[in-house]
Amino acid sequence: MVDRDPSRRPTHPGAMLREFVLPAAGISVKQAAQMMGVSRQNLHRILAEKGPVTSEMALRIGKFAGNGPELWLAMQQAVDLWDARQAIGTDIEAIPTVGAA
Amino acid sequence: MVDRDPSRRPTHPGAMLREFVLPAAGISVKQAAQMMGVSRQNLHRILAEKGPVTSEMALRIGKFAGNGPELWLAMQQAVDLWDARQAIGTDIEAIPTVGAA
DNA sequence: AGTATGTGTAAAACGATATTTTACACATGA
DNA sequence: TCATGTGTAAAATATCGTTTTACACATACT
Repeated sequence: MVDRDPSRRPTHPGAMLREFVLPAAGISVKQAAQMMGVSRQNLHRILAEKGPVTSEMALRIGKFAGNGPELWLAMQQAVDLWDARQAIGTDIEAIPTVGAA
Repeated sequence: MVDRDPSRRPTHPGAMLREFVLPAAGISVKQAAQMMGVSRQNLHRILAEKGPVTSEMALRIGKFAGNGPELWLAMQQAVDLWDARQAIGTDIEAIPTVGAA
């Protein structure tokens, strides 16, 4: 298996929710937000890939979707890591490695 | 393999850094913080298991320790999820599952 | 046409969080 | 005694996640 293309931002968990979960369930954004106990706008931000899936949100979505929170959190983590890499830029190179490797 | 005991908070990544990485490298907290490009107090909070390993911190620690950021982030994620579960409490039960399962 | 309903968006307000800086007390070893 | 590292705390700052309120737009229904 090849590595992910590091120049491309990983798929946001909101895409999966928007493309698969909601359509399969045939549930509107408004309904889904109410079921999950969050505001419609907050859910919308996630679906638009503009807001993060926090740990608490992962629990809510995981319960709602019927798969656990892990997948949602892992997808968000990949995005966060990619973003952090952009933010930290070349500063990372200045950090020495102390370990054996 | 048995599941983790859900009543016990998962091991904080700071414990691993404190117990293994720093001792093995023979490096002081002050030195390590400077090498990683963060304040001594910030690193201290992590070692004391009082502060989180953010995505950016995971990149720094991962470079410093010589293993990538993934392990550090995964450990923190487990803690975050556990904390979120405590915070959300029984509210999670009110969320219906729409999926097949 | 008019009415209801869902959607996309934006701004305000709020509380919480992550981090740095500054500061001080304590311990250890030269 | 002096220097150095450590534990800790408070202040200051910037950023973030969320809800509420608001408005424009679209679609469907009657």
